[in-house]
Amino acid sequence: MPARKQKLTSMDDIARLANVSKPTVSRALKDSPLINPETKKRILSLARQHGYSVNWNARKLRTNRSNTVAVVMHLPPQASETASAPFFFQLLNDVARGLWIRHHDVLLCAPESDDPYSYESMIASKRADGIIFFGQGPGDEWLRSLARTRVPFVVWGAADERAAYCTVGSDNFKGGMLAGKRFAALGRSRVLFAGNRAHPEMEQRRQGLGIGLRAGDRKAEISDLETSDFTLETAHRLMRGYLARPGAARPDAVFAGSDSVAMGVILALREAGVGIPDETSVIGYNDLPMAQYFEPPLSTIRQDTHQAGSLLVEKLFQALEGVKPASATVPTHLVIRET
Amino acid sequence: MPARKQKLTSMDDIARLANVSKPTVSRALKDSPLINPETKKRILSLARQHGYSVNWNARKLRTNRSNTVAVVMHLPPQASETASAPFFFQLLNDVARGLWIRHHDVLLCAPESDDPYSYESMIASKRADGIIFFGQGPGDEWLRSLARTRVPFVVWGAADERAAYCTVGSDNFKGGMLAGKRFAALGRSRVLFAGNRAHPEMEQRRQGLGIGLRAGDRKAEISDLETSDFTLETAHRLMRGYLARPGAARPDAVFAGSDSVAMGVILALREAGVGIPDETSVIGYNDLPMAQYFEPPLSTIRQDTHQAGSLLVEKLFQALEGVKPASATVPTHLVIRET
DNA sequence: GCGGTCAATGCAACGGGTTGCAATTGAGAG
DNA sequence: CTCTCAATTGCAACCCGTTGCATTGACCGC
Repeated sequence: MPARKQKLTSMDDIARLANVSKPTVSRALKDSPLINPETKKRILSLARQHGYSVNWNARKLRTNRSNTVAVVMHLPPQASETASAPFFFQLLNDVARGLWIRHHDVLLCAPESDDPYSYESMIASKRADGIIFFGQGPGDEWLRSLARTRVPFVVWGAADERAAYCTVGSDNFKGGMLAGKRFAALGRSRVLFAGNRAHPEMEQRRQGLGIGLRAGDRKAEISDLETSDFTLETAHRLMRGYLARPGAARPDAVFAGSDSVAMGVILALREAGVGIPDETSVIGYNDLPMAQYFEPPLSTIRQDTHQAGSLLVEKLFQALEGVKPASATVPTHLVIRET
Repeated sequence: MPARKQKLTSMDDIARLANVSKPTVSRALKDSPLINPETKKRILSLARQHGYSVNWNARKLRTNRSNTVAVVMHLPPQASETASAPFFFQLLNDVARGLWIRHHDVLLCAPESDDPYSYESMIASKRADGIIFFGQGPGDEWLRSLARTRVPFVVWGAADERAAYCTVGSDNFKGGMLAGKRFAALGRSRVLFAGNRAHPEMEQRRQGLGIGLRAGDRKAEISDLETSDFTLETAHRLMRGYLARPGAARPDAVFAGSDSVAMGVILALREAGVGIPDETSVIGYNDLPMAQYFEPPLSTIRQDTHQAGSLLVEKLFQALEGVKPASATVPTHLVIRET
């Protein structure tokens, strides 16, 4: 811990102390090869000694780069729901790591609105160089429209079939198919899909489910439980309502768009006295760390968030360099536990 | 979405278009009362029309304020452990909200090291105006030393008995006491504390536990299971080892420093054939949303992270204004479920 | 008709780095 | 003993807003 005498704010101050000019200090601190190693050492030590560090804002202004990436996530409005969306925090963890390694700062944002303009101005004002979106949300028109601007961004979510923008996402289709095949193999025929089909990735999962089921010999029918969000609580409530409908046929299999939803569904099924997995099989999505400790341990579709995080970062950096990155997908596996 | 003709970067450009000077544009965009409403309207509409937004870095440089707060959290090294620390993400959610309301950006950081110098330079370089730390980590010497500098910061964690810096934390002592009293009421006498006493908040919880137990008539003894981190996995592993010691007396009550640890402990107990709560009671800490869905639903100490978040933000803003904020504590309750 | 006040706007000096280009210097080349 | 060249370092312009102070009219009251 250096002993500071007083606040030295400017590069000029250090320059004076070192008997050199401001540009020399600038270069020295940047470890430029132009500067004599001795001078460099002297300057560095002086700067350290006086607790000086370059003004980041001045640098950003001059270089016109902020070295900052905005991460936009839909934080749940209620704190209590946070744990129902742990998947995004896991992803945040991995993405942040990737950015730090590349010496970029992480600016955490929640969408003020899904107005492309607010994101444009975020870039125009140089608060961030690029944006990583976590999830498309219901409908992705705004993303398509954002893609028509100069804003560099990548999205975690379902691939856009028109490829208007770059996405990284799990292979939703295959994930759904794996679940469908599994159900078919178990001889299930009354399948319920619990999720929100307005979200592109959810729709893809559902499509895959259909194909997977049809791959079996038997015919199976799929019904839907639309959930407005992906929290355990909502899923629980809606599923309870679903089961209470008069004359409702109980599903013998449920594929949920996320593990949280799967857990909510299981709670409701249990309350209704449905045996799991005897009467009804359940498969979730994401393989949240909690999934294996749930009772009964949850069968689910797993994807590698670590890889997802690096891909997102990598693609964004491509975008920053002006090349249009190709979308990518991370593989999915079925993890069979006890549901 | 305004139709932009070309990239207009500078305030001068807008000024020219509006036939006014740069300062006028500046003031207009800031909604200064100095400017004629008509002029203001004209300028605003032109700016919008041309997709102009002020360069944040220039503004930050000139005003010498970054309107940014750094949030430092110990992100788990392994993505798989993320869900074992959901508490901090919950807190992050609440803190971020509070900051956004106050028009501040959130800069997400992981500690490069617990070297106060790196935080000093973060402030000196104007990347952030202040810092919120999530947890003290083992030992808080570095925080005391940071308190001797000009860095404005507040900490989520245990109150520093020397009050060298401002903390907001749950009432750890009372939390522990509640658990102790509960165990005493249940007639438990061989109590195990599972946590890492190097963390000040953990030590306080353990202290409270002792007092609470002694409040009962019977005498009880406390032993310790030191966990290196707060993940379910680690707790599970260590507890398994603990139970496997030759001649080990099994605890009839366990108080865990966090819910994740409690869950890990319960898994190990179950594997060892210990009945919960018949043979052994378990109480966790934090009341993670998952706690109530665990099997069996976990008894735990609950604290209000929402309030915690606002307090942290509020205190930090006091610190930013130069007044030294008083530490605060958020109340804790015992939530009795089935363990 | 004149000093005074108020509203609206402009001038110019910052804030603290970065960088293209020029300048200096010493060494080795011819 | 010049000449060239590389290694260092300095000059000055520039990045883009913000703000204290001056300026300009217009309007007011006497």
